[in-house]
Amino acid sequence: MQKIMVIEDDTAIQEELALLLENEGYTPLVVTNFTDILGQAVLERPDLILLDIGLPRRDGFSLCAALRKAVSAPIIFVTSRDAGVDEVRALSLGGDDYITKPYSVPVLLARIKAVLRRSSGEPEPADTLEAGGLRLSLTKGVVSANGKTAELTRNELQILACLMAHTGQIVSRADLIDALWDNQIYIDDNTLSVNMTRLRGKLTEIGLPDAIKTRRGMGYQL
Amino acid sequence: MQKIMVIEDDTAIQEELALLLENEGYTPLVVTNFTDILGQAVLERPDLILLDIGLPRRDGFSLCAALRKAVSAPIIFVTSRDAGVDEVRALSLGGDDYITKPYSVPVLLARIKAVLRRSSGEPEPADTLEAGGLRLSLTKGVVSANGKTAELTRNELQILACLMAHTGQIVSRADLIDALWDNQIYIDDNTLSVNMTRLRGKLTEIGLPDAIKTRRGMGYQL
DNA sequence: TCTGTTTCTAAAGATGTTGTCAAGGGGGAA
DNA sequence: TTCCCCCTTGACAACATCTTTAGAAACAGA
Repeated sequence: MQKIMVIEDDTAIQEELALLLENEGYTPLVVTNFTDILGQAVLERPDLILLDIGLPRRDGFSLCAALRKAVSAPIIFVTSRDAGVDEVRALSLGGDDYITKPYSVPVLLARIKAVLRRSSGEPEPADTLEAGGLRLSLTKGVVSANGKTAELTRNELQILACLMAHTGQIVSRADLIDALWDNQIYIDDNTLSVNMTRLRGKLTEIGLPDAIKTRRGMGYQL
Repeated sequence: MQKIMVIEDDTAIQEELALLLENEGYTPLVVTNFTDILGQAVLERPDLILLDIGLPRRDGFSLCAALRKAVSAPIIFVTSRDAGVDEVRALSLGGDDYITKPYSVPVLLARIKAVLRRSSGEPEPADTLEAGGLRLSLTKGVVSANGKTAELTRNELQILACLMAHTGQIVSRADLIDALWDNQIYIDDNTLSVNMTRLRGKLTEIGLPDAIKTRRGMGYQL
């Protein structure tokens, strides 16, 4: 059950929203004490915050900034149409969303659903490359394909990363050597071949025996 | 040639990045005067901005917001791993991307490429030649026509590239030999003929048997 | 220090590309 | 038509390039 924090000064709208959200299967969390919004937010750790920008006493924007720092929940801004929409949009660029009053109920619900899905969807591994049925996690040093995975050593990782960064294109041996041993000229050209063999071996283990093609005289290609 | 603006205070990294980007065919645009980043951005209209969040003097976040308003270029944030990754992610969700230091070069390049492709919208980079129903990808080393494709070897690729670069014109055998074996005088003239035959063979396979015309005593012509 | 892993060097083996050769084809000029 | 010369073509051998194996050296973790 996901908690949604409602920050809204009009009590009529408060209740309406609370009811609506509850009917939709969320747990509404209506803020009544506006002097310590932050504290409540930290305490309750809501999954989403519905923030009316036109609050009394406090500038909605600074509140927003503070909320962002305090909790990781996405924020949907509610604003009246005539307010500075551009600014709100700027604020909301962070994956959140905004909606102008008066809003229609289905739209609001759709927004909530979208934002929740986006944010709950796990953190999006920040450093993976994907290409041709291969997934390469650079931080973990692991390739996976067909459900199988294999651990790579440093060199193998670099080679594969380099190839995947230029998927489909021919990457010359020279480029690969540069990428691996930047400018160590006296590295035996053959060393690359050896590493290539090992990498291919691991790719074969996970079911992709011919993932890396060699283009004689030119280089390698995914 | 796409311009990439590099906003980074460490001069060592600056140079490294500049070199790297140049090698990849981009035009790096290193910012040295940090007091008027905005002005420079507006003036130069880069295609992409690489922004290190940990800048001196100015909060990276506010700078980002300002950049967003000033230019339409996508921004890739560079941040150290321990910084508030959540916030950066929030910032970058607007179609841009972020990357944590220390990053690997292939990853950075892949990100740049992805973001540029996404934002520019247009498809392939200019490493392809087209002429008379033929499409030749230099980086992939394949010709395609009528939906069929064929892989070329180094020599075949060179010949075809040379011809396509002068579509319709007559290219002398001497020119082709120069292009293939620069100044190796003692190459048998016949060798070119053989390679030509082989190239024609592959073109025939993809449905263009008479793509290359021979002009007796003068040379070849597409 | 020991142990296991990873990387490099060396050398032999495999393979595709390329150049050479030799045997035709077929324009084009007489 | 005839002949010559340029070009084409197929076969083949040579070569360069790549692969693979094995063992030594370097490295990292216990």
